[in-house]
Amino acid sequence: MRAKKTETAIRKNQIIRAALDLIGSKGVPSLSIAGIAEQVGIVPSAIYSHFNGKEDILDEVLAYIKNQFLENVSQARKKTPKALDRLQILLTKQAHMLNENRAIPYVVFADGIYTGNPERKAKVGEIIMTFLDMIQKIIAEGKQEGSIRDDVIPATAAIMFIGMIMPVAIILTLSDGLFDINEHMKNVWPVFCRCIAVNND
Amino acid sequence: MRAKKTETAIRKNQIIRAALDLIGSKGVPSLSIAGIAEQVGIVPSAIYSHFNGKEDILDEVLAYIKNQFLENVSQARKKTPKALDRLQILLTKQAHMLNENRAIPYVVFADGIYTGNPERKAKVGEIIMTFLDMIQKIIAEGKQEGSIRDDVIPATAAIMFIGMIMPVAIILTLSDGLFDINEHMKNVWPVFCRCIAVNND
DNA sequence: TGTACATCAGTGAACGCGCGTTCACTGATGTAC
DNA sequence: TGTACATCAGTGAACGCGCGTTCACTGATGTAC
Repeated sequence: MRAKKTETAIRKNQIIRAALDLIGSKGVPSLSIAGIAEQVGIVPSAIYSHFNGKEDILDEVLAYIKNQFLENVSQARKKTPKALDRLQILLTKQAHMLNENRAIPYVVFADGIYTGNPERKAKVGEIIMTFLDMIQKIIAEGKQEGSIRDDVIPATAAIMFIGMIMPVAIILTLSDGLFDINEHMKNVWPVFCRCIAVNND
Repeated sequence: MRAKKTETAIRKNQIIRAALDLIGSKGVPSLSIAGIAEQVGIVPSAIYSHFNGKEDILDEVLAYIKNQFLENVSQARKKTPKALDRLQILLTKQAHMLNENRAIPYVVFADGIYTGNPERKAKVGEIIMTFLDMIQKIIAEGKQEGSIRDDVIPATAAIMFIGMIMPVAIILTLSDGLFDINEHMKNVWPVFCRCIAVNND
């Protein structure tokens, strides 16, 4: 049966979503043009009416995820002016994002998406570094604000912050989603807070 | 030129080492039988005199890394009876291991090694879970010992501990080894300690 | 209102490449007599 | 000491499969007149 002719803007979205779905369930290496096409309901070669090729699709998948990261940070900033609250909101948002979109750890922490493509590897690196940078900035602001200890090194604390999220992403992936990420986030936050917050016992 | 005939025990080691080298420099997906053979100095088909196939090699690579992890824990335990010291030693050992062996993040945190192989995925999961478990045990002992706070949840703290290592592994990989891992470890440790140690200011 | 044409996403067959794997054969080394 | 044979890692050609990509063609939809 012939698929209904659909405009490129819509198909592109469908293709990216299908790619994210497939990556989320089986990982980047098993992502194939044929698989995407099947999920979208068209024939593999029809993909080429919308993308130049697989690399092109992977680039857009990456861009999509980058966008999600940036969006989370800017929303956290908007919601409150306090550094510690911003961090907690960001943590919650990232956790939520991992729950919704299982493709993310595969794309960001795995090599499948960039092996043999140094340019894309640089792009993944840039995403992480930008994210780290934004967290550092919030922490530095917290120090000025007086809510975060003077002796905290922003770069170190930012990596620790990511350290609350990253292992959980991997464990979630390896346990096929059985791990309760929200529960863990509830537990780590006060501990992390104790590391960096000014003592207010 | 014909390669010198070499007994299987030695060749097996050479092949595993070559695989680790190649994974460390280019990632799991670009690991090929041909690449391994070239590095060892034999012809691709000669690999089959020593292994049943690629899957077989990957299994042994994984076993090797699992062994490294367990070794680090048991050495840390041997060196000192104090929980906090054990954790610090373990942290240092893990950092050192990452510096020496760049293949590890690719194997443990990436999907390349287990996609399309649920059995191996379970094996990777088991390695992480076992490691987590051992850290939990040290932390629980620290609570009994009185050096770690009563309100610390071992499972949560163990994930945080891994959180000191994992992001660094990824950053190291993405920055092509430019990140100073030892420097970071020096900085995080006191912060982590403040989270979990009984207050002795 | 109806007809002719342009547009462009979709189709299916075919191609080519990389790569893991097989297999008959080679030849160096060690052992038995 | 020398000869015949067994062993087994190494060789090279060939195979087959998966998969991304190409390309001539199709056919539904929209537009111009």
